[in-house]
Amino acid sequence: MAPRTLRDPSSSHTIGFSSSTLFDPTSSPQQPPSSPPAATSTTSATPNSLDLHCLPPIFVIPAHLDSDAQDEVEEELAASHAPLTYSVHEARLFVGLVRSKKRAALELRTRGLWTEEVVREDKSVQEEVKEKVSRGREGGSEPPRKRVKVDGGVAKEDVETASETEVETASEASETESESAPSDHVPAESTIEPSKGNAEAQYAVDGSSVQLQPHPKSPAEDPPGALQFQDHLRVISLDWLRDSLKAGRVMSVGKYVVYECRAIEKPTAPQRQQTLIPRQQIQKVIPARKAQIAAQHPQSQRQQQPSSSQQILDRARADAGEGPRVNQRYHPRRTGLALDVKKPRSQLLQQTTTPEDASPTNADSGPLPPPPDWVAQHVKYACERSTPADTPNAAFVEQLKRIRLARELRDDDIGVRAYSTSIAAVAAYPHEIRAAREVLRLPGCSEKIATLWREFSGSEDGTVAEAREVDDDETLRTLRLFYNIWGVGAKAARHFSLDKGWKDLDDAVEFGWGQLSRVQQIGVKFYDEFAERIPRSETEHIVQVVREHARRVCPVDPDGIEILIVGGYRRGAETSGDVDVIVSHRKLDATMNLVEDIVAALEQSGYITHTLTLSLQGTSRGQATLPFRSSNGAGLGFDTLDKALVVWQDPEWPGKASAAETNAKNPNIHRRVDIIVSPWRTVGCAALGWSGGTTFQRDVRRYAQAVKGWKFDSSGIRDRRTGKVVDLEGPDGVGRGEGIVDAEKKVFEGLGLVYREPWERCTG
DNA sequence: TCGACGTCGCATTAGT
DNA sequence: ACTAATGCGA
DNA sequence: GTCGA
Repeated sequence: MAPRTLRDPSSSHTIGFSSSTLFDPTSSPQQPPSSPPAATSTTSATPNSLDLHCLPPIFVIPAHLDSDAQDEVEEELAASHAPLTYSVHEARLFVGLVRSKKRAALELRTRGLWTEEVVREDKSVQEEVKEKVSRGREGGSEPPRKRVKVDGGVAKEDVETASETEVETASEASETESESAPSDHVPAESTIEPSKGNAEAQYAVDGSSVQLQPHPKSPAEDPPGALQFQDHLRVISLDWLRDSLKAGRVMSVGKYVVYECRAIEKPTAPQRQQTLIPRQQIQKVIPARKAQIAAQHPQSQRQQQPSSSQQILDRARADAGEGPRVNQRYHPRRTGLALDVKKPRSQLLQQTTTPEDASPTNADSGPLPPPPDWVAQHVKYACERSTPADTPNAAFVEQLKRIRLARELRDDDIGVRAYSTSIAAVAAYPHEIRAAREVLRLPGCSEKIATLWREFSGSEDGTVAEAREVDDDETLRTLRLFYNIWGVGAKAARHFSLDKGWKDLDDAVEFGWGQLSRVQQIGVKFYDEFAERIPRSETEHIVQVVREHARRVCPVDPDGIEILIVGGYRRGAETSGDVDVIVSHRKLDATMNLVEDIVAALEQSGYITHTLTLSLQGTSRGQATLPFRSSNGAGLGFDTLDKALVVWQDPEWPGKASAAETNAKNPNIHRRVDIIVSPWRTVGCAALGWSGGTTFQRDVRRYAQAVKGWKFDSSGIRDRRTGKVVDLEGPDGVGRGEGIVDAEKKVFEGLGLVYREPWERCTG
């Protein structure tokens, strides 16, 4: 922003707060330019007519002030002998270009000073009593607290003390901070806990002006109001200084107060209120909340054990009949039985768990179900076994997933991997787990997981404490809110929440919009819509549109366009988070530049509203560079896939025609759509790479590396040592009469893997 | 006991 | 201005 | 957090 210096003709002082013009006119009495001249010297170093030495410690909030402007403000204050401080904790008064309470609180928070608002108003006795009562409600989610009036003599504790003693109520308060509408709070209980010493300055406005009068600040002489005033922190508009300078006298702070508050302790500590995930806050800027909360707690509708014992038996039988043999071919049987191998660990666990083992839930007295072959043989790659979506241990898996989410939010990617492995193993286990010993046999599951299982199986509600944290812990809830924005990962979520102190999307929109990357802005904009699940029918429709457009931009051989829907849809999910579709064509030329063309066409016809990213590394490298790509080892190599990650909205809706006049908006929900273009040569790899759950996909790579020494990625396979391309699909891909799925099967085969149907790849 | 744990391209930021 | 490092989604 | 060198 261009600093504009505003010179006040009536004063020789330069008031260079560059953004004075931004001042909210309503918050500052407009002073006519003809106000009394203060006529003093021209340099700001020279003392002006103000005497501010009796002010409480004052802090200049630099927000929206360029350094020059900030200097000037500080100069003025210094020249007036104001007790300038640079410590937020020391300061009692804050001046700055701040116009809203929320912003003020954020500015302080950003500097490490957490506050809760103190509302002072002239309220009827009745109201006050009402509030006294409601104030005592259980500690958790109180609105900004109103102070009960206390004998002024007691009220001499400083802010630090006060805040320390009130930690418990502090943390939640900020959540409702800006909504200073406590009126509809129904008093639940009436434990009135007299607040220590921070008496409400009933006549605060008066108090503040008194305080500013030049009588020396001797505590003994301070009127009660002034003393109470010290408890409070106030953020006042810079207008106050400007007007004071203009007027040549110290204006009363009263009408310039933007935000009045008390310091509280930083509410990072885990909250102990776990049963209620209460409030939906009113959404102002973004109509997000309801959908968001619904989307975040879909599981809170209890999930019942999805497996009858009959099912288990069926499954056990099926598994015994099918899976194992084939695997054995590639994994020559090992000599030891699982039990032998794991024995030491089992014992260790049993030793610690003996008491529980007696309990009915995990009585392990009976023989355990025979372990599936992959368990017995310690087959550890998810791509080597069948993982259907419905597992008899869904409830436990769900707990593990929550813990994994907590690890993600804490930016512990190692933990994330570890839990992903465990989850994949448990999810693949075809029996309902009955004993901790069973858990220990699973690859990737050891003592920690077994311990969790014991907690899980012994609990009333089938949950574990660590998993509940994701919902209960305030910090994690906020992190998750940001993490769910497309384009925001663990790092950014933590930055927003922890460093910037944002608490919700409104904060991001109001205060951080400019700091968001382009895609993050899009992610915020469509926060709710992206959280909505996409039914299969809609996926099919979207893909149909993609197909038509692909045909349209491929005039030479439109019938050659081949399409496979991948992602969750292919795994059989009823709904998906996004649409993933692979587009290919047997003719190499046809896939060249195809993404760009498809995207352009879809933009043209109004389906694509935004393009998040466009990867053109592969085919569209341009005809010119094509020959050079062959330099890397084998043949005409396209290393990577072209892909487009876009935002999709169907431009057609029922009332559209008549809507033209009414200015109605397109009501169709925005969707995330990934369009992947693969050359035919590697379309099998693409299908394999885009169809599995994350863990399945990762394990394909690990497997290829460990077992074959290959490097797998969705655009092909090459030998790690030689760097040469491994052609599992044939030099030109599968031939006539064979399709994408056939190509995929060849890749499985070439890797030495049994083909897994897409719905067997639900590794979570 | 200690290192590995999938891999890539794009976008943005940090560093020179 | 350039390259290197980081964050991100898949 | 688990596995394996």
